Amino acid sequence: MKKVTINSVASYAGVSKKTVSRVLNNEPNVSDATREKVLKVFKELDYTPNPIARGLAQNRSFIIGCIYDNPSKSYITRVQTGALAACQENNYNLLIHPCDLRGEELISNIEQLIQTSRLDGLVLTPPFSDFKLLVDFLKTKNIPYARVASAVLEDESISVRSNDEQGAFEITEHLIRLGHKSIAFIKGHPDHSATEQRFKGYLRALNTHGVEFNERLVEEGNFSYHSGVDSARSILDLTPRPTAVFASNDYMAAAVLKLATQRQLKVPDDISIAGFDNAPIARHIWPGLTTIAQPVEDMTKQAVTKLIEHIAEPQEAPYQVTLEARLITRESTAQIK
Amino acid sequence: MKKVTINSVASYAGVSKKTVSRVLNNEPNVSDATREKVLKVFKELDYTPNPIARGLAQNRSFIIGCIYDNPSKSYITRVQTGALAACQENNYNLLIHPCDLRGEELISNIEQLIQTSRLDGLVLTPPFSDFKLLVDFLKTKNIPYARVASAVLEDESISVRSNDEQGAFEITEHLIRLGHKSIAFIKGHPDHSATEQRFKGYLRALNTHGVEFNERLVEEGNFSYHSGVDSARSILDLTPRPTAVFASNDYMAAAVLKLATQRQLKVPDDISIAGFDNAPIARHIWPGLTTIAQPVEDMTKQAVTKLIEHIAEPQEAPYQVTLEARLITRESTAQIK
DNA sequence: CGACATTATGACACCGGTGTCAGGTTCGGA
DNA sequence: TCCGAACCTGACACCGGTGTCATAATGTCG
Repeated sequence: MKKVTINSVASYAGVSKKTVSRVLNNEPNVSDATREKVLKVFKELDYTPNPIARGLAQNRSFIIGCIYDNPSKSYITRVQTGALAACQENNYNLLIHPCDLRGEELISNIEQLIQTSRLDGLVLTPPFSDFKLLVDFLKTKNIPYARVASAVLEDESISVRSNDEQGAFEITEHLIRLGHKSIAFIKGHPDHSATEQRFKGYLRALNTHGVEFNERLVEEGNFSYHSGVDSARSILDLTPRPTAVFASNDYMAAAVLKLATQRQLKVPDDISIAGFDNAPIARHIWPGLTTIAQPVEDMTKQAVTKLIEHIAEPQEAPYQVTLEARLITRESTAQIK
Repeated sequence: MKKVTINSVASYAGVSKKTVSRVLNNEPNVSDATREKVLKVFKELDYTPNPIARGLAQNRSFIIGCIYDNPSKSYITRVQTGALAACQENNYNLLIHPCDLRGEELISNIEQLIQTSRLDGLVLTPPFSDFKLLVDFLKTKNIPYARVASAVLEDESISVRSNDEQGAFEITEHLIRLGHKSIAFIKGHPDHSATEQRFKGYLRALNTHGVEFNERLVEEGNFSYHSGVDSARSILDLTPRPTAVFASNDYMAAAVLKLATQRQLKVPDDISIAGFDNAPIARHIWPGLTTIAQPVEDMTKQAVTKLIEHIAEPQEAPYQVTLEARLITRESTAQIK
């Protein structure tokens, strides 16, 4: 397998390598005849430009980094799927980088990542999307970035989110319409901006429908299955027991379901349970969880696409989009008896 | 932020850039004094070598590709974790590439991936690990690769696996010791070599303990939750109903559990259920699934580490390792009544 | 038809490293 | 003390592309 370089193409086609380069990049000022000729040679020799050489010349790596610190494998996978789709369309590579939000070294860790891998841009996924320290750092260093599923909208960056507050509102409303008036709520991880948004949606729904808010029905979770177990215990021990539980994500909701089942409670007859995210587990357990589906792949793909555009030609205008979330009703919620 | 290149370091340290390069690569034939001097300048200027330039000069990309076509997000994530660990230790990047085993274009898709991204090597994860067509292609093209969790051991490549057959043996034996004699089995995806291995382990356990094999107790699944539901239906409809079900992975086991619960069967009192893989769902449902834990991260990390070593200096000797799997007993299996 | 603008093309340096090789220095042994 | 071997070091080409600029070819308009 002999190597085919721009030089071989050039000499084979009888033009200079600069001209080949022009054809490669769809630059103007190449006559149609020449362009045709070079394109034909591309095919004949099965030429693929070397992205490394191109990167060196243009001082780019064609690599986008994606950082995350998220316990949900399915969420991560969905993020990756969306990001990969955008990268492949634009001949970029995706470098995944799990890391620890709480780590002492986070910023320097990220800095090193960018330095050593020469990233062209960074995608921030929750909980980094709203991590001010990091965002400010990137801004200072002038490193292009896009934020996925952030809650706090700023003015100057690329950000694609879904409407968590509205989703939480709808699912709470769904429970209220089923006759529930005592709806427990399990909060998510305090570092995630979604946590606050979902809580807000819950409150707004109560408010809108004139259901009294009861502080004792709110538990602090952290999105992990384990925290869901703890919260579930507190909630199921309450007297009177709430007739419904809305957990801020499906893992915690699954934990509530598990504990309830262990205690011989029938779901949804004795208690309704709702989650958030539409993780695979939501339909892998019985009864299936009523939950909120977010367009994670879409969000990420849009964010990365815009990021790459921005890298190609920096744009002043911010790009801020909010996609809608969707209520999915399954068997875990039912009319109160 | 001024750019620090090898040239700045060289002139600042008063040596040639070749000498700087020598220090960078820990080459011999540099006096201690010079080495010290250069290393000090590295620190002072905060120099990071440009991997792209290095790649161009050495005709390498320092990128390892990882291909997969696997429905289990948690498995993929674990593979990534292991692969990333190995890459980071060796200053490599990991390029993830989900793709379709059955796709018409698979081979040319992979070829293009390698061409365009200039991969230095490829990690094959199930079901690609034993996909002869692809392995042969890589061998022909002389592209370094490592196989994770393959069943068919060959002589000439890097391969790290875990003992699926033994794991299946142990979990079946566990059921037999609990008094079960009618143990249904759900097979995995026919393209995965693990499918056959797990079935073999099941058979060997029956055989060893003198339990008669009954063909009617075996269902064809494909590792997906959905296929588990179908198989579960057939199994639960049998008369007499088996007293235990061993599904080839946890998703299918969860499906059996779901269907059994829907039918008012008590698990494990009425029927025991066992899975394989120790996926998160195994402990997120109630009752928790008895299953087999494999060292996925370890396997992958070892495979990638060896692959990178092999790329640095091609070795004749193959590297074949089998790690042990571990039985984890949870609440879904119990003594027969 | 001549002056000038526009388009097409190539020569050459450059991106930031590494490989090759030649020349100078130091060291060990006779 | 002299000589060859081993050790250091730097000059320079090279990896495979892109950017700059000069120049040649073509087109436009008065």
